[in-house]
Amino acid sequence: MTTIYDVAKQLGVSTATVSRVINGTGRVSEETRDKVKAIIAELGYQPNQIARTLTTKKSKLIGLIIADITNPFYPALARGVQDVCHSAGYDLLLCNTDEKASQVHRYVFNLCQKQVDGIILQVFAPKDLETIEVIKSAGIEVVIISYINDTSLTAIYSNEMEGAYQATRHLIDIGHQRVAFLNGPKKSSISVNRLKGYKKALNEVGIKVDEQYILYADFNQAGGEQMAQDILKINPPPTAIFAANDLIALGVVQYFEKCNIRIPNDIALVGFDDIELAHLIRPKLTTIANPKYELGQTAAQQLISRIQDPTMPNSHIVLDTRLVLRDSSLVRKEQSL
Amino acid sequence: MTTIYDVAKQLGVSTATVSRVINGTGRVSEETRDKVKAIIAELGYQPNQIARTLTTKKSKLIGLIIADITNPFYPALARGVQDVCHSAGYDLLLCNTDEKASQVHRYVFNLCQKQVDGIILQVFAPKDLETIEVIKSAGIEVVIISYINDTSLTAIYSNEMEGAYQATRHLIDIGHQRVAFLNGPKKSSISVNRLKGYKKALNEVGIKVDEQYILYADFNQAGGEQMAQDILKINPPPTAIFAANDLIALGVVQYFEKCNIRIPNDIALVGFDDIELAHLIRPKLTTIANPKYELGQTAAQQLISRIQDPTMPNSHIVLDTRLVLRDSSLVRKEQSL
DNA sequence: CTGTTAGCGCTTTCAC
DNA sequence: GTGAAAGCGCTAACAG
Repeated sequence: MTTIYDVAKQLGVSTATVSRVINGTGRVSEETRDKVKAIIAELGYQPNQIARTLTTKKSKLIGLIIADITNPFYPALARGVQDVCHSAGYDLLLCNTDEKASQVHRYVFNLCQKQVDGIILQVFAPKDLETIEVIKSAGIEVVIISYINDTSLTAIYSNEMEGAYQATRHLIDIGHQRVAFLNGPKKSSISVNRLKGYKKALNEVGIKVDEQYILYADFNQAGGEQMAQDILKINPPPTAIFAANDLIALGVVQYFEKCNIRIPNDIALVGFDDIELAHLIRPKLTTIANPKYELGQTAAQQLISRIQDPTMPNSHIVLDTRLVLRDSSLVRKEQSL
Repeated sequence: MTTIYDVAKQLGVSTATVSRVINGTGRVSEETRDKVKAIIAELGYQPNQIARTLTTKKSKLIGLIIADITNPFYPALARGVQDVCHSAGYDLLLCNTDEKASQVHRYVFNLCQKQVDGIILQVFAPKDLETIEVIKSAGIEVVIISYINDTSLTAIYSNEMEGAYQATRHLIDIGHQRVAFLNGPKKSSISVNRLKGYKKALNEVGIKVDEQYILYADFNQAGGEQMAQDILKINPPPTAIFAANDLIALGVVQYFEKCNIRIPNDIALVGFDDIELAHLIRPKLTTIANPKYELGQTAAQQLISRIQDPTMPNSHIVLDTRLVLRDSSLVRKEQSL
């Protein structure tokens, strides 16, 4: 491996001079600068980032801790993070936790040892907040990508409540009175916020919230199938379903297909997230667009700003959702239910 | 930040002793060992991996260079890599190149500076091979996840040719004589190998290869739509289509839907990769299962083995594909075409 | 404008 | 079984 010492020796200058031209710091005569550059090119010398990090305390590394890159929600988010990081000269360490607190801990620990400059953390459980202390006390910047009730932290999230409101309100507006809500896990903060939006819409138009119509399961296809099955047992059954995410909606679609229940004719359906498959399944899914890529981008921007200026005030940035009308929710006109 | 020196001082021992207990190297009396461990826990000391790397030359970092995590093929692969890496104590640096040679170069350079222990590289263009030299001369291990005609490198890939053969042969077996092949970019090695399998199947049963039926475009939905449109202009049109990947097949499905061409009744369709959406779109897509997760796993295993023992002989590992029968290719019995 | 020097935090001979 | 000390490759005062 060729070191800074090699190029210095080759030219009879000091390593300090070479370091200066590499970093563009301090004054170096144009002449020496050119010579140094030439030798660097000739030797194919690349500065050792590790050594650099040891002295400067800047690793140019950012950790991204998410649930599972295999979940269709995350690739776009990760890409948003990556694009911003990369153009700012940072590299991305990817960590999949499967929402396990123990994994979150482990990764956080690991990233701290690796001296990352910052961490973008998706928090799932209140327990994850402890790890935030670990991060902060290691002097590492952190940005949360989940709703969090703590203004001493920078957090980026989409307007879950508003999105859920839009979805529910849409179903009501097209004539539905009995709207079920197939939610994610009860303790998830995402579930909590989406539930709020659902209730808000119902309250607004004076429909009483019927707890029978609110089910909980995992945020995936299996959860959706399970709840689809269960909701049919309620009497009277709902005429519309708001699924807390597209994967749950997908499960509903798959289960109803088996039962020959037609969407939207028999039951209307709205999802949440607008992942790729929402417009690929049949019927095309009406859903709430969740700005995944922008979430990643914004989180990365905030984090990098904080790395560059740690005194920056913390902020919460809320990104807007949007109703995307497709075929799974047909307009019912003047129809008695 | 608390350093190894702090814990040494706290106990009145030398840093060497502390280092020994952390790494489990050399002899340390059980008594000191316990005391050291206690102090470490008390101080919440974490070894600085950067400093460690500088002395040991082992960063415990692995770079993964792929086209685009947003392409549904990659998340599973990345997960396979990540799972193996993580359980072996390595962290993953994710790089998206969008198949641009310049990006490949840039990332390789970057990863070398960051002193990664190894790189898993997807090569697209022959030009990318130059970067392999850069990696090797930096003393970094590399494993390729693409077919490559060079036994001096370790490469992992699926049996593209066999998969394409299975797909084409299946279409022929169910009664089709005019099978079109909607391929990816002409110069891509994936395209080349899938084309070989297509031709092999045709040749085997004595069907003449008709170049009219072979089209090229990008490996995505837009490419599929374009080629679907073009293939319809051929006279006589094919009775079956083999799409070089599922995204192309998806484009075909979408375009045919617009034209009211029924799959498989009017034209049968087989894809390649078996990404998630293959069984979600309608008709469900018959396709070739490509072991994405295993590809990632195997690549990571090989890479880590090589990192641990660089003298290990290079090998090419070929993973099998498998035909997955679904609805887009219906069996035609004893039918004249 | 350029060189000298002291670390950054850790591992690793080499002594004792 | 333990410590002293060198050094990994680089940057950043501090001199000159």
